[in-house]
Amino acid sequence: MKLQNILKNHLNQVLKKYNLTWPQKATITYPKEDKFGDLSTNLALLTSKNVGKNPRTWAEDLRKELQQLDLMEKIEVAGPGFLNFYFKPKVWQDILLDILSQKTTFGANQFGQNKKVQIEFVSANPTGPLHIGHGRGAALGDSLARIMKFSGYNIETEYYINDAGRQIKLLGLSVWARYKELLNQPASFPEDGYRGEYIFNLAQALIDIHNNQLLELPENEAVKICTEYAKDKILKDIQDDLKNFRVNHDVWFSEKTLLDSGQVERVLNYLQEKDLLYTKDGALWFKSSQFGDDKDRVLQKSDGSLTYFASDIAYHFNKYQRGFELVINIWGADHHGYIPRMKAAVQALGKNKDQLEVILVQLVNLLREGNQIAMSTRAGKFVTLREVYNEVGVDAARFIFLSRKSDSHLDFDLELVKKQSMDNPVYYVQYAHARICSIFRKSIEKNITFSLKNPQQYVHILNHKDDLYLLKHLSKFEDTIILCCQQLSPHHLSFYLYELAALLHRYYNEHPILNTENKNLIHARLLLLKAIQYVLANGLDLLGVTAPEKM
RNA sequence: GCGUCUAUAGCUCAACUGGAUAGAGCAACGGACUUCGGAUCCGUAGGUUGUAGGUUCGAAUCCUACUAGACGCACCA
Repeated sequence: MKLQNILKNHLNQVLKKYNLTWPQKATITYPKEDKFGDLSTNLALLTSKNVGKNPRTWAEDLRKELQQLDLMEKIEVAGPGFLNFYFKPKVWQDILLDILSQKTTFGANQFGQNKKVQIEFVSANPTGPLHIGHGRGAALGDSLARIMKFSGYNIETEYYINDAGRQIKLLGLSVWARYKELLNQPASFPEDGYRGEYIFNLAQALIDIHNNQLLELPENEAVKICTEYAKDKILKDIQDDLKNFRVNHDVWFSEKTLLDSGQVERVLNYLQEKDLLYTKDGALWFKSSQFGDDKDRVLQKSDGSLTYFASDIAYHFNKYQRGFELVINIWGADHHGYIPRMKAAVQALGKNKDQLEVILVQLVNLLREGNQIAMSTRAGKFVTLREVYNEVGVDAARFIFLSRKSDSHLDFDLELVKKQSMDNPVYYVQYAHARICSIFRKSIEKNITFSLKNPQQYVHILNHKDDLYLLKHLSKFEDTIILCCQQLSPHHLSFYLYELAALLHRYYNEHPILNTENKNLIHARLLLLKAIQYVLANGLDLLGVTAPEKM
C-alpha cells in the first residue's frame, strides 16, 4: 500500500501538469506476471483521450516525467499502454525490517479510519443446535471482524436472539409434549413442532429436575417452564459451540428486551410521523415500495399482532441509535428476498441504504466420500456443527469455510476435510509455519547464534531472485487484508497464505538454510524465515486458525 | 409467472471488481533426498470461461436473450 501511495502521488503530480485528475477507474495493481513489473498502472490507457494522444505515446510521455524516482530500477511501457514499474531490491529488503520490528502487528493498518461498524451474524433461533450452515456464517463473521479490526475499524460483533416469537412457543410446546410422552401421558405434538432427538433430551432433563410435578401445574405454567428451560439450555449450547469454534460475539441482543422496552411502538410512531404508514384491510402497512421494495409490507396484522418485520425495523433503528455508521448482517442465502424490504426500512429511518450491507452465505452441502448427507430440520435429522468440528477439527473447518467466496455453494466433504493431505490446504499452510519453527529449533541444536538485532546488516544479502520473490509477496500482506475489507471477503487472505506457504516450501527445497558455510547468509535467511513466520502466524490468526510449532 | 445467486481443466476452487498469454491444488503420468520435517519440491498433460449476440483500445467479469441448478416470492417466523 505504501508503494502504491508513493507512486500515486508522483503520478498525480504529473497529471496536474496536464490539468488532469486521477480517473476513478485508474488502478495501481500487482500484475499477474513478473514480466509486467512489480506494480503496474492503466492510467495512461484511461487518460489518453483527454490529451488527444494514442495510449502508447502518452504512456511514454508519462514514463519520461517519472524517470527521476530513485526507488525505481526502471519503468516500461508495455502492451496497449500500461506503465510497468520495477523497484530496486532495497525496497523489498526494507520490508523485512518493517516486519521484524512490527512482529505481530505487521499488516495492521488504518484503512478503516476508526469507522464504527457492527457485524451481526449467526443469530440462529435458540430452538435447536447449530448446524454446519451456521458454522460457515460464524467463521465468516468472526474472521471478518478480526480482519476489519486489524484494519482500523471500530468493530462490534453481535448475536440477535430471537427469543420472543412463535418459534420459541413451538419449542416449548414440543418439549412439553415430549415430557408428557416420556411420562406415558397422552400428548398432542404440535403440527409444526421440533421433532429432533434433542427435544427428548430436554424433556428428560426436565424430568430429572422436576420429576413428574409439572403435570400438576396449570398447563400454561408448565409450558412456560419447559419453554424457558429449553431456550436457556439451547442458547447455552450455542454459546459453547461458538466458543469452541473460536467465534466471538461482543453483544448478545435479545428480541424480547426490544419488545418489552417498547421500542417497536416507538419506531412505529416514528414511521407514522413521517407518513410512511397506512391502514388497509384492518392491517397496518409500511410504504416500503417508496424505497425500492416490490410492494408494501404489513407491520401489524389485522389481529393486532406485530410481524417479524416490525421488530426487525425496531432492531435496526436500535442499531443506528447506538452509533454504527455501517451495519453488516450475515444471512443465509435463503433470506435474500428479505433484503429489499430491510434496505427500504433503513432508508425510511433516514439512513443511506449503503449503511446496511447484507452478506449472503450460500448453504453448505454436507458430503461423506462424495455422497450427500440428507438433512431435514423439520424431521430433526441433521448433522450439528459440534459433530462436524469434533470430527474434522476447528482449524480445518474454518479454513475450508474461509477459502471460498460466500456466495458460492460449498461442498463440505467430511472425509476430504479430515484427510491430512493436499486436499486440505490448511495443513499445507500450517506445515509451513511448523517447518520454520523446526528450523529454528535445529539452529539452536547446531549452536548457531541468531538474534533480531541489527537486521539491516544482513538484509542486503538477500539478493537472489527467490529471496526477492518472497519479500515481494510479504509486502502484499497488508494489501491483501485491505482487499478483504473492501470486498467483505476473507477468502483472499486464505489464498494469500497458501501462496506464501508454497513459496516457503519451494525456497526450502532450493536453498539450504542452515547447511551452508557462509554465516552471514545463514543469518540473513533466518531473518527471512522469521518474517515469514510472523506473517503466517498473523494471517492464520485473522482466520481464527492456529499456527502450530509442531504437527 | 416474477426475482436473487451460481455455471471457469475430469474433480474442488481462484482470478485484486473491465486489463496483458484465464491460474492453483486434487486425480493421471514422469522426475528430485545419505544432511535443515517427504504433510515437501520440479516437470508433463489438461480450457472456445454453459450457449448466442452486444458494449470498447480490451470481457470469465458489464448489457440483452436463452439453457441448467440452488434459493426465494405470506396479514409465516
